[in-house]
Amino acid sequence: MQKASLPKGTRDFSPEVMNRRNQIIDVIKDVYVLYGFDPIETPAMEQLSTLTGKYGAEGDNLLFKILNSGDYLNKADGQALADKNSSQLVPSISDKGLRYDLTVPFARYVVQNQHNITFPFKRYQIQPVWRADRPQKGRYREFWQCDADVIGTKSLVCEADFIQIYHQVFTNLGLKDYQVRLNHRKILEAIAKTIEFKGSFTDLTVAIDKLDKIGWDGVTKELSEKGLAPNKIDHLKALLHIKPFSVETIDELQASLVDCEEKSIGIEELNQVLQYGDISNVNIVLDFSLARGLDYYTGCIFEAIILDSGIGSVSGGGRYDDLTGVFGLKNVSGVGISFGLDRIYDILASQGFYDEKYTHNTLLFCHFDAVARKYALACAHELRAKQIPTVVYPDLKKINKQFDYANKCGYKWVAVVGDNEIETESVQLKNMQTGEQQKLSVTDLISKFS
RNA sequence: GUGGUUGUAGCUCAGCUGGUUAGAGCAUCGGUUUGUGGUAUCGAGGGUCGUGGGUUCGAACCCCAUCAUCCACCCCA
Repeated sequence: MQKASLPKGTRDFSPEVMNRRNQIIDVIKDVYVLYGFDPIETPAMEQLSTLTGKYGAEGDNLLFKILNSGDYLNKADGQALADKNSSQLVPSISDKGLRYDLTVPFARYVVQNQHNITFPFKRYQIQPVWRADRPQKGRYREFWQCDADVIGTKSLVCEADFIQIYHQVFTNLGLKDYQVRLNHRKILEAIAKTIEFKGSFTDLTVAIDKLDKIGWDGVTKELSEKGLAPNKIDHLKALLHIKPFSVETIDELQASLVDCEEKSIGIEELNQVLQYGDISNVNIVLDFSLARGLDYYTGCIFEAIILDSGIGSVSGGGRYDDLTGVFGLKNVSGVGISFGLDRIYDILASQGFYDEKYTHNTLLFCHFDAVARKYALACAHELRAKQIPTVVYPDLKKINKQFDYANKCGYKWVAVVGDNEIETESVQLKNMQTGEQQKLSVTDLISKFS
């Protein structure tokens, strides 16, 4: 006999878990729809060439590659095979891969369907993605992303909308202690100019992005090694404090950065985002150490976390000016965000949202004998005709076994039927949580559940 | 890819410095005389102790290897 097991970093989801995951998806989907996004889906697998080179050097290693069908070894690169050179061998034995995120497949979709798309195009997409990472807390090899993107407009109204979407989604989920972090790629560039950083821009952003993990000592050490003078590091330190996103903060920024084109654009754009909506209720901060997604992001960048959750970010996003360019469609700007469904679930679970057993309103008929079971089947037929979810316990078992079943499966309502009920064409409706019970005619039962 | 952790029943684990037929709770199934459950009680089934070697009279326990797991780094949702 073989041992039942699952690949590393993947999970099964029970009915109870699925119901809750679907609730989260519904919350996010409803907000997306409220802001005018339409759904699309794309295949789990893409051409490997669509995916490679889009996520940085590390990203390529984390792609799941799909082995070609048939006698793939016969067509393999003989030299690479002889040299045991894996990376060189891959292109000759694999031309498909599992998608790594939903943004790149979306860019591919836009380019391929450009003649059927009216811009600006607003789509949402809720599907699994796969990464060949080492699993750990809050990190899986198969996980779901909930994306919304607007493509084909540079308007900062979109950024303002996403900020509102963040607030609405987290509020609807009951996660009050969220924090949206905002930064602008151009501001980061202006910071680099202000402190006259001579090394590569990536080195700088990678270093400051680790601030909340390795602290100032670590960042100072890393930047010193890159040749940044101590007084410049102090200057940087003065610039990086997290501040509320407000007119005052932007004025402060105006004063502390050297004049340059990046600064003007960055500040102008942040100002506009600020104008397009009331953010007074939104927990949003400007965080200049936020540097994620540098590969294709060019404007505003977002990240959302749940404070004290022990899990990193639950959402990331930003504006990209030329993601479709690699597929041949130039000058199309887009902006989007992505929620991590699995991390949101983990946080809700750890905050006690799921401590109570999941219950549902499907009605379970429990019966005392075969005659009563037949009566229950007739009742169930009537209820289902009125779109009321109904189940008749299938076996002839003692009533306490049937109640056990009801409790374990999360049935909140049970209809008990026996000789008495058959005579009066009624049921005993029982609330399994309170134990309360009342005799109802089938007609009254239907109106109660309609 | 790097470092650490843990592998004993379906799940969570106990098993004293190596010593007879390896235990508990939960879960599953059945009973506590059959029209009312969830917390009670009795009982049953279920394990070649991750796998392969080695040391020993004797290994769940010690040694080596291997696989898996979880956690951290890198990076990310």
